[in-house]
Amino acid sequence: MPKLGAEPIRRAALVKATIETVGEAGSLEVTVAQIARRAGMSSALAHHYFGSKEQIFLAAMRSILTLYGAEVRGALATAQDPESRLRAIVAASFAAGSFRRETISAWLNFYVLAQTNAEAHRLLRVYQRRLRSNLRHDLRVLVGPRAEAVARGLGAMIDGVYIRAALADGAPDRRYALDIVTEYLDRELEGTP
Amino acid sequence: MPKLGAEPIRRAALVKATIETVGEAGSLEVTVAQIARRAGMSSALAHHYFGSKEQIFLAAMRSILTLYGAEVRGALATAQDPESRLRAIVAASFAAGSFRRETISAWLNFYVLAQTNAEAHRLLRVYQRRLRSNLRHDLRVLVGPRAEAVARGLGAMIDGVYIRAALADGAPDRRYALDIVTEYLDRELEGTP
DNA sequence: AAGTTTATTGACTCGTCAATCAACAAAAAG
DNA sequence: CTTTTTGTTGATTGACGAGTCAATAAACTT
Repeated sequence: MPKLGAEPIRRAALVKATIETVGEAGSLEVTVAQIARRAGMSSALAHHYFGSKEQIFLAAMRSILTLYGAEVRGALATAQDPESRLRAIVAASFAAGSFRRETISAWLNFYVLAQTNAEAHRLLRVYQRRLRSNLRHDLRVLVGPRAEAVARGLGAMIDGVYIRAALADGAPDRRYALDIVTEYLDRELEGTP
Repeated sequence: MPKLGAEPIRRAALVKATIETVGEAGSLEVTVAQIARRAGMSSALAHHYFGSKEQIFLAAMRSILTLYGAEVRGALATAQDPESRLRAIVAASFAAGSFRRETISAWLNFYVLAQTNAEAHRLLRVYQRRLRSNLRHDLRVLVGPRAEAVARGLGAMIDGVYIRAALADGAPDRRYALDIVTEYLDRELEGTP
């Protein structure tokens, strides 16, 4: 019973199901059939819309990065001064929308995918570059020549906290994660106007 | 032509080949046959000694963690005061023996494995706990009540730098990696006796 | 020398899964 | 109302890969 205009709905459902399935399995070794079933359709339809499993993964990854990007942009919208912008960026990394169990696990797996897949690699690079550029921009005002180093450190620490959260048992603790990074940031901003 | 006492040699060869194969492929989706071929034997023999692919991976992971542990212990041997001990631990994380392309990539993949596999999970937890305990021990003397937070931060940052190195193109840059973490450590130790 | 243990592999089984295809259905276009 | 477009799936194909097994052979034991 074909309702027209199904494509975007089906695609979105598949992307959502992919993140959930990969997140739950904690691995990219999930079958298209599993994903499709979770999204309420046959595996043939999944192939019909995405062409290949690889493309499904990439779409899911894009979705995660897009969500994250939106989260950052949203947080930056209300911040005025460099320091609150900086804190907003960091906080956005651990926002409720992104810092969920399946998303974190999927994120880690996409990191692995980026080792093999050129497009995944590219996407991750864009994310890293943008994050670092954002951080550096505000850090320059606050810590001058140290900006570059601190931006790198913050970026690395955020990633580190993420993958550690993937391994923690129980629901991921946003406050805890944020505290670790904030402690670092506080220390770096100490004694700065 | 069975030379007796082959078992430990074969096992070691398989472990080495596993790390190389996983590292090169950037994925756990490698076949036992690939690993075995690289180790110069048939896949049947690999199964004979390890029983399953899973066990091969776990042995490889143990090997990586053991090497890392040795590296830390070695570095600690010559350090006397808390600060140099601390720096030794951090430096050991990026020592030439561990901070190699395939090892880093394998490490990242084992991180993923730990999501699925209980034993891998356990191994990683032991590593994390020991690292944090080591760091905390020396940090207590230097930064007092801040020790816990800084230990967490350092641990997270080390992991973060690692996975980023897995994605960097070209040979992993030890100096660069170490600088990022050292900058953080310096800052935390600033103004401390 | 006969028997046992250790080393080793080619061939095979059995399951899984990505991808394709043929066919069917409903809506839209003409 | 017939043709085309869009949606949808069950069934099938073809490949691949983990794990098993039977067989072979060298060393070691008694």
